[in-house]
Amino acid sequence: MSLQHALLTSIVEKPCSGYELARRFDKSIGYFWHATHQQIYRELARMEEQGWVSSVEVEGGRAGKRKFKVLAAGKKELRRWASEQSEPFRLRDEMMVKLRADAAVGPLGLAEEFERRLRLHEQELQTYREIELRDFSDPDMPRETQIHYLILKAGIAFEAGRVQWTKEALKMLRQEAST
Amino acid sequence: MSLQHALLTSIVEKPCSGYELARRFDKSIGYFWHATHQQIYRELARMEEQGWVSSVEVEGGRAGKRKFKVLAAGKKELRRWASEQSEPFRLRDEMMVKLRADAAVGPLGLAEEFERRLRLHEQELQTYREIELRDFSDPDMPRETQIHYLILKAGIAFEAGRVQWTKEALKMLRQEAST
DNA sequence: CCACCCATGTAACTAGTTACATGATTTC
DNA sequence: GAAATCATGTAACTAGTTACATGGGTGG
Repeated sequence: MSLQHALLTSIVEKPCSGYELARRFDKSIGYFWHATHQQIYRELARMEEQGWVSSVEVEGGRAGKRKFKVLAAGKKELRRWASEQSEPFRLRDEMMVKLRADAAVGPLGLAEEFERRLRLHEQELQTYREIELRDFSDPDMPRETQIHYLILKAGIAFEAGRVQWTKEALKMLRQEAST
Repeated sequence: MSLQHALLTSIVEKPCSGYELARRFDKSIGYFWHATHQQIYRELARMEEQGWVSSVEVEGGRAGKRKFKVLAAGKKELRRWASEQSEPFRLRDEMMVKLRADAAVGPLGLAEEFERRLRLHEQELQTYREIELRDFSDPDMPRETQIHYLILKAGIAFEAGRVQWTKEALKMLRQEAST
């Protein structure tokens, strides 16, 4: 299971509460590993049991707020996991199934949904490009920043590919709608 | 849930047994919607209960072999689902987490794994290109074939992007290994 | 004082994975 | 006659989602 490792990574980067973790996750690792807050709290509890992380009540914060940090055993586990082989992730895209369904049972009017998606992907791509300009303009980057940039570039390439492909799909879908 | 719809689509394309479905799935829809045979049998049973598909024992085949076909209610459901909005799928890529972990806790020796992946992606890309040559060379394609080609092109673009990005990642990882 | 955000969780369900089990038929 | 493949499934577990629940603090 890798959610635990994704959480470990995020806490190593910056110790925090479960709530903060859930919000930060959305904005960083969440781009390529999504989790809900319920899952996060569950895994935090498990990892604390396993001795990978520990938490202390935050004095002066809201009641019950706990700050988590990664213990030595957690770091060791993170290193162990990172050096393991892993399978490339699988795509899981409903739109492809819908396209095949359209091919099999006749036109299903998918163009509208593709247009909606095109706008979404273009917006996402723009967001990424803005981050690129804001955070990675300086050509002289330390190792850590280089890696973060590399990850962003994967996201940019992926979204750019999606945008381009979606346009192509729309061209096809519109073409036949007019005949 | 979309596994059911993916299965409906596949059975609409060609009625078959659960076993055949599982194998065919791997080679077609499975590229963007994976499922194990256990899941497939479970969903087939559910869909039969719901009246979306029906099965008949195959005479002359192996004992117990059943052939499934999609009923009118199943086709109706497929159409209903296809016209629904759906969320773009999320990436879920362990390698990105590992890269971030590497940035946070120091070099983890990920280059080897990236090289392995590069070979895998290049191989996959070549497989796709061979299918492209074999099945989609004729420029005069009927609608159904155009859609299948469109789906393949998404796969090609995606794998090509992965290959390129993996090379870039390797360049970075090797660069620092030599210093 | 009301709405919103912070901060925690539980419970129930659905989907996906892994391990096990069984027996028939074809191929060497 | 042994091994591989066809063909079906059950059981147990793990991961992910959805719905619900609670209460404190802050800003208008």
